[in-house]
Amino acid sequence: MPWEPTNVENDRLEKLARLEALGIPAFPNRVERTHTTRAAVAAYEAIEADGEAAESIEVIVCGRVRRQNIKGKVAFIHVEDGEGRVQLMIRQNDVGEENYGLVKEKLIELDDFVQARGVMMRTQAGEVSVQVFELRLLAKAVSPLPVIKDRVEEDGTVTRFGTFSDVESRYRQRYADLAVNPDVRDVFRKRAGTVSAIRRFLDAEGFLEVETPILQPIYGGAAARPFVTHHNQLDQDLFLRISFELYLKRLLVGMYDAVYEIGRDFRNEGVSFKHNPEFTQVEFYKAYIDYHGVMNLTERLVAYAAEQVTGSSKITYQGQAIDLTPPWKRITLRDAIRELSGIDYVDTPDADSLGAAMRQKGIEAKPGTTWGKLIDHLLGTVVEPTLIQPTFILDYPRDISPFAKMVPGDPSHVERFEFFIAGMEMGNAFTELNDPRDQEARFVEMGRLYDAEDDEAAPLDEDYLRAMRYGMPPCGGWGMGVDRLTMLLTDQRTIRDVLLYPHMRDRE
RNA sequence: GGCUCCGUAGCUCAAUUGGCAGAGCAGUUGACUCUUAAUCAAUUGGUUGGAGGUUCGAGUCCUCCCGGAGUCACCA
Repeated sequence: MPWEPTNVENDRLEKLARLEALGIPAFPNRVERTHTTRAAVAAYEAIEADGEAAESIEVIVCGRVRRQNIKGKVAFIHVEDGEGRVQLMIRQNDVGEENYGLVKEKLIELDDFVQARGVMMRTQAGEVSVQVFELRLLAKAVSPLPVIKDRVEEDGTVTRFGTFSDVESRYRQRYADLAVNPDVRDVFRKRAGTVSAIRRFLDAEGFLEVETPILQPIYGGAAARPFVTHHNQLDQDLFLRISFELYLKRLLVGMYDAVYEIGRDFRNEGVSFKHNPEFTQVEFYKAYIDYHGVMNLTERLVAYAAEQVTGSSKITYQGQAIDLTPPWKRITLRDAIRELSGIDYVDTPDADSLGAAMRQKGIEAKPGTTWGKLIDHLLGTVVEPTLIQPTFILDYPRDISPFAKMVPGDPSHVERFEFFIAGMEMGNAFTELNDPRDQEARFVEMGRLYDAEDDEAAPLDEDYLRAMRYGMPPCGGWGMGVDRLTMLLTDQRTIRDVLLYPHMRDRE
């Protein structure tokens, strides 16, 4: 849709024209900066006691005008850069009548970027400021940002007046959200901290970071519908990956002992407070450990990330105290369901009897659902919401876990765990299946189950079986939702608030 | 996709039973050389998300559409 300037924008366009008529470039090429706002304030405070010496700190600071208080012959302007703010004191005597006029007539105004040269000082009201001798416009803001005023209280806390809170506008125009909401900027700094903490931890544990295809001819490794695209020259349909699993595990055949990848997965499913069509996943595979070893890595990794990002492995999420310090609680899926629902699914070894038992307890069980999926439903509705403190749920039904090794001596369970924090599933792991005959049988079995549910089956990946036939070391594998961990560490209630650009329907 | 709720000025919000669309901030004009949500005076700004309908009269009621939120379903 073409842009129609609002009244306020027309005012600003007019000012832009007036500036250019005065020969003042509104978007100059050259910029100079000697100090960030924070560095300028720090430099002054460090030697303030020295009296005259302090008066001699010359600075050139740059930033966006965020507050203006313009009086007859003196103006106070706060400029903000990526690190903080500093006040400019601009006196007509210091900058000349003409230049002061630019400020007084608001040709340079709220939201514009400016460069100011001056010396550091403290105003009579006590605020460290730049006494400005030269003020330049660096970039004109044609559209005004939402108006928000801050009052700094005696104790240093900031009270805000005005908000930019409409979630739709905030997500669609994240740049404006970030520009006026420093706490939102902070969330995404912590997100970066979370990712780099994960990377540091795995690097230190001897993992090799790799990158595998996002465009895949055959998708797999999870149960989800894919996005489909097409390569024109090859005239070939390709799928955006739904997981990294199968490509990463092939690398253990290739004799890397431990690999991981951090990247984007794409699932063509519904969106919710914890689902986005594209989301960030970390997966690792490590030879010569089983899922017990993976649990050990999991709890150490998550506690480490929490310490790095929040300063402690004890966090607060949505008002609930959560202790991520290892070791975490471990309980089998069977015991968890039995304790919470009174149903021992081993007593009802088929879909019909389990479904009947569930309905008897008033739990929904749709006819035609497989036994494994009914158990998964029990997990999701009865168990998951209660798992506030970090918990490993172990040993899943075989028929919903096609890549996990069987529990020795137990034909119906596999060595798989999921871990939950704050009532949310954070990740999934197995003692990885490495017997190519068993793997092939599982693929075929999955195909049948999907056929039975009239669902789209993931195509059988022959090359993956070929790789496994060369011999795959025993290994543990693991995946975790990075967005969800970020939610936890930044205390955000919805995944959209940890995604810079959450998925939105196109606007006409 | 189902159900419920929401959409009013650049931002945040009002508007009684269906009865003249309003406020604060910002903007504009003026005053002010140490302000701190600066203050004081005056003032501009609206296709009430869109299209229909009911009515003497619709921001308000009805239908459809667009967008968002919540929830269920689907799904890790």
